[in-house]
Amino acid sequence: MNPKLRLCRIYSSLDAHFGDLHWWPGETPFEIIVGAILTQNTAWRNVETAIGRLKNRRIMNPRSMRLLPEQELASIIRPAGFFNVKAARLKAFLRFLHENYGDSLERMFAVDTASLRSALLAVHGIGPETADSILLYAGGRPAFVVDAYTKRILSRHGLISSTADYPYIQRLFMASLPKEIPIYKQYHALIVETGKAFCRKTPICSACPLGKGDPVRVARALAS
DNA sequence: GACCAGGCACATC
DNA sequence: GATGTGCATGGT
Repeated sequence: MNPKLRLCRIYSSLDAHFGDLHWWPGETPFEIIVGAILTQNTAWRNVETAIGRLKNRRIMNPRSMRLLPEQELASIIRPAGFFNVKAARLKAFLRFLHENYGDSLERMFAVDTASLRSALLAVHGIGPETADSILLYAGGRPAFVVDAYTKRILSRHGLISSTADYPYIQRLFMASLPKEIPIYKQYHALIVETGKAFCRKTPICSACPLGKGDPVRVARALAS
């Protein structure tokens, strides 16, 4: 089966299994951006705690967070881990937003997708996955998000080599799928939920909706 | 107590 | 250009 068709079949299997996941969890675009930075290499559970602390202190908005000293911000987001690094990264984004768009996400998202992606990548602490998460889930732009689970699942299913890089994997998805925002959002969400439930470093492939009925794939996954 | 989690920047070779 | 390392909390 060709890779494009397999990617579409994988989507169908996972969508049937999990249903509509309504991603990203977050009430506002700003909260989504903050979550995207806080969840870097971190379990979402810990990010939720940190987000709750930011909301309780009424600083889940660009201006309040920008005016808060970095050390205080770091202590508030402590439960999310890497708190000193992440406080600096949040501050770098807030500085970018303030200096270029006067703290307005609306103005920031008025920029065309390619230019905005480049600008975000130039912000210290925003790499490809974080930039694409911001574009897709906060801005509603067609940017497919590739994460560690995406690489792991595709690699175990023989669709990519284990050394495939971010741009290659992103192009593979974007060339295979209809260019529809809801599909991009749902597909990445499905991959993350699959990863969390079935495709950790020690996979639980027997129950995975992608593993069922394919002993070759299951064997390969278990061996990896 | 070891292992892992929805990355990224930086150093080193 | 590839590979290794620091960053840190909290759940399993």
